[in-house]
Amino acid sequence: MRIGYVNVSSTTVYPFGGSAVSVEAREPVRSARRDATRERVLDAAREVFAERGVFGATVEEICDRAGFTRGAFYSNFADKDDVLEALIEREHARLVAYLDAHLDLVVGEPAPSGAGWAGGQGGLDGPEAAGLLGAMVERILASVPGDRLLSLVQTELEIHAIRQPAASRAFLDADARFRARISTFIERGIALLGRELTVDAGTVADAAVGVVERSVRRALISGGDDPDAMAREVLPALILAVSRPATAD
Amino acid sequence: MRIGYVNVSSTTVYPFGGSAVSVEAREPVRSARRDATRERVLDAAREVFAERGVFGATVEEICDRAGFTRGAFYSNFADKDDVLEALIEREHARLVAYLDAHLDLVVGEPAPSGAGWAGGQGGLDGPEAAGLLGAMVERILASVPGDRLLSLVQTELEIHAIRQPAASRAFLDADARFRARISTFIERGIALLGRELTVDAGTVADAAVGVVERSVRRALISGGDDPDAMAREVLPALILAVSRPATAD
DNA sequence: CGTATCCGATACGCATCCGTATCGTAGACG
DNA sequence: CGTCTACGATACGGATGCGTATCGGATACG
Repeated sequence: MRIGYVNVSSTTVYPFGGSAVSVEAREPVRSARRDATRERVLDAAREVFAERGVFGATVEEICDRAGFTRGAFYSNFADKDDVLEALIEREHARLVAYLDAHLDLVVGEPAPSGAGWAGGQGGLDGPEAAGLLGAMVERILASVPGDRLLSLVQTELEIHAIRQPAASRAFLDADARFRARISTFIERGIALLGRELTVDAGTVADAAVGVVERSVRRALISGGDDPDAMAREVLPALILAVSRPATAD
Repeated sequence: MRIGYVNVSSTTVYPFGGSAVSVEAREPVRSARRDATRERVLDAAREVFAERGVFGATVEEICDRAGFTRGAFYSNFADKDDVLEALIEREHARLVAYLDAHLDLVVGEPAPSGAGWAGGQGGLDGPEAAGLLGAMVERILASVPGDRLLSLVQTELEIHAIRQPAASRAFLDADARFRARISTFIERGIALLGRELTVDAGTVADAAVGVVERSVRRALISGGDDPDAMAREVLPALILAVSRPATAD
């Protein structure tokens, strides 16, 4: 097993041809060619994982899809878990970047009613707030990028993490960061409406993600055209229900 | 492949020793011994599926757990999918029976406040209704039987059904019936409070199940002691938020 | 108590997928 | 333009899990 890329801090020894090489040259072997290969394999892995599931995916199929043989694969990754880890890292980074960008959008733009988000000192209540929350939820859902099937993988990995906690550190870390993002997302959105949460933001985030995930699954099973239909209908009411007009604190 | 149990309507020919056998005697071969074996295998399958996942489970391990060899397995089931189907059938029947029994309980007993569920002609509102809903949710959650890990399998199968719809008819059928149960469950509970839903009951059921499932997963990952903590906190507010005092119709 | 049949155990071949070891070549570099 | 290394292709051995075919003991029945 020779992997020239990952685990710089491991015991892997890189073969250096030259005579004198400084110690800090022990950097990962980055060549443009290698980077391109890794990206293509990761792209293929994302597709195959989404279609077949993490367990059902084979290294062979990933390689076929990427246009490589297994030799290339094992030259770049240790095994299937290793690609999975790299993929989680990459996709998570992309998702967070996306969310951050769109959070700014949501926060920065005026409300659909044209009067700005926060309605006054006491905070919005009732149908008004529900409408604005609906618009916010709408924007967030619309902003989530990429293949809906990836949502399945997310759930699948969560289940896997329960069964094999040790083998899932990478996922659990990424998941914790993701959850933190969603939480602040919700808190800031709620604050913009002049309201405050009555339960922990993480709890709301968990519930919201659960609703969205199942919304996607339901739509995919029933052949519905809009994967977020259920979430769209329920989420605003849910978030409104676990918040109240902010007390002047 | 010789299976003397399932698929009575298939082309399987049963070996009858006697000379003259009436056509309607072509019933499944039920012996007490065979039934017991099937049950033991199903019990083992439930454990293994829950621990390893449907994909990760092997026929070998199921047999080991049941105290049989693979010979016994293939004498009773066609393959892994076949046990899975039988297991879904059995567990679903049990769950529905459980729910029905406890629905009667919830409906029949007086409210914790002692004044009966429905508060009056206009229906309950605000904190009152929330409190009663909390009690209802509490009872339902407490009544769901069995291993929490089975909730993972439920989710897993849902995902599998998306990827292999043809191979998942049994699950999809059971799931549709389950969803219908939950829906009437919610509708009746809401009606008892003198309220009515503002969205489709199936939608509420989907959202609720999504919340419960993720609640369980969150707790299992974080090592929380109460698998339903998140659901308990969020569900009453959610259901309240998608309902309103009933109009005198 | 003897016999026929049911049913689980044993043994086998097969397919799939994995990970490694080796090879050949394209591309970097002097 | 020649050399050498990086990197992907090829080839191999091995493990695992599946499904079938056959065997032998338990059980029901006369």
